[in-house]
Amino acid sequence: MSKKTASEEKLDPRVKRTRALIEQAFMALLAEKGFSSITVQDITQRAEVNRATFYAHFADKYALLEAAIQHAFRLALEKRTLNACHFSEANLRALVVTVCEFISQSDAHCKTCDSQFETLVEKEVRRQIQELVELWLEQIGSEIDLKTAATAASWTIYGLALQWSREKGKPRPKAEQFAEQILPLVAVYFKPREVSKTAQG
Amino acid sequence: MSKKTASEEKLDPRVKRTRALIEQAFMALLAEKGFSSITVQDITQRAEVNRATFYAHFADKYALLEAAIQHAFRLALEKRTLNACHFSEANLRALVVTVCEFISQSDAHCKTCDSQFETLVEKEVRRQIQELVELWLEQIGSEIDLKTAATAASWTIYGLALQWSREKGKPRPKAEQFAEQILPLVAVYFKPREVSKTAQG
DNA sequence: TTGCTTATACAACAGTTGTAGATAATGTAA
DNA sequence: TTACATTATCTACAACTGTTGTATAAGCAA
Repeated sequence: MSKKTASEEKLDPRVKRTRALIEQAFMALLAEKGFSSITVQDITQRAEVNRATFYAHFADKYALLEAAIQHAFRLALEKRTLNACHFSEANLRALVVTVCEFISQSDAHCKTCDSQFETLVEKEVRRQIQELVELWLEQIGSEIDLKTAATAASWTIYGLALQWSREKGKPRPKAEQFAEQILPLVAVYFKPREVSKTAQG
Repeated sequence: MSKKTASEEKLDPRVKRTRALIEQAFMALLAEKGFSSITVQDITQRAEVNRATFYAHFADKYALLEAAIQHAFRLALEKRTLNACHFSEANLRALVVTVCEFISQSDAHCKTCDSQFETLVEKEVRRQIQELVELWLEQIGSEIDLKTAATAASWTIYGLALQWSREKGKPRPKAEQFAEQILPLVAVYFKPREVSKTAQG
């Protein structure tokens, strides 16, 4: 328990402070206006940090958003103890629910979700989904090529979750119900080596 | 036959000229350097067009890229007569091949494919895949919810094609072979209402 | 042709960006 | 404490952005 996450390793307290200030200011701004209309100036001004200092920590505002999303989604996974666990149908359901809720919370938290914002969310979240799915598949050994299965599964999960989060007309089902519905579409990729015919349907 | 594509409708010849100049200059620049290091100045300078004129046609360089990709991928689809056609396994294979080749040509054509570039390619190409898949599914009537099937199919196709285009280590199979391999993973979404067992393999 | 409309060129503007160099403040270890 | 290393601040800079107003040129219709 002595070693925290890599991102929490012993750091100069000034660095921790500065980053925290920047991230806080950034989050606050996201709640007020769209990502593309947020400038580095806005951020550093609200964070009460010099603008040059910002660039000592992040290449640009896109890097900041990426880091923020990475951190936030990791937390979302940990909330359901999906960080480093084994595969099970329950965990797969939990993963889908996590992604659904993360996307809709992102939308809710941000005043104007521009496409740049959504795009970066997608990229980072899908990356983490794939990472986890690969881990699962390594453990159970997949019927088809591992990389292929992981790719197909992660893209399908993210795509469907995104579609769910955008259903406006009809009142959409709860995330749990939705996960249950699409489970058969995703579970295909987690069949271990034994061929079990089509007796399951 | 009198009506051309919407994008080719009778337009002021000055507009057509200007847009063509801009797009040409842009393509030439893409072959030389990465998208993010291309400035609007670069483009207008090479196109011999005033910078203010650029903004009369595109909101920013991202809008230009989006338009260019949209145009290019539409052409790629037309090349295999996949624009407005019915569903068949052969067409599905052709679609996968088209996507594979489009992605790898994008990579080849561009000096440095930054993530912004790849991201915009992904967004636009996937959108068009989904559009086509929805058309197909409307015709044959899908087993599961149409939107859901179209989403899952389009995301899976793009994800797998992208993965294929990035295989570096081992010499990757031809696009046609690859399409054949992954066909069963995608064809699932195109089963019409009748359940035909697994007698087809 | 004439007259009207629309597109482009040009120049100037305030605001943002990313970087660099010098200085001050802070953390750390002896 | 002192001495050293790291970090943050401050200032200035050239470049790019997106917009505006005006003048010129090109298209088009009578």
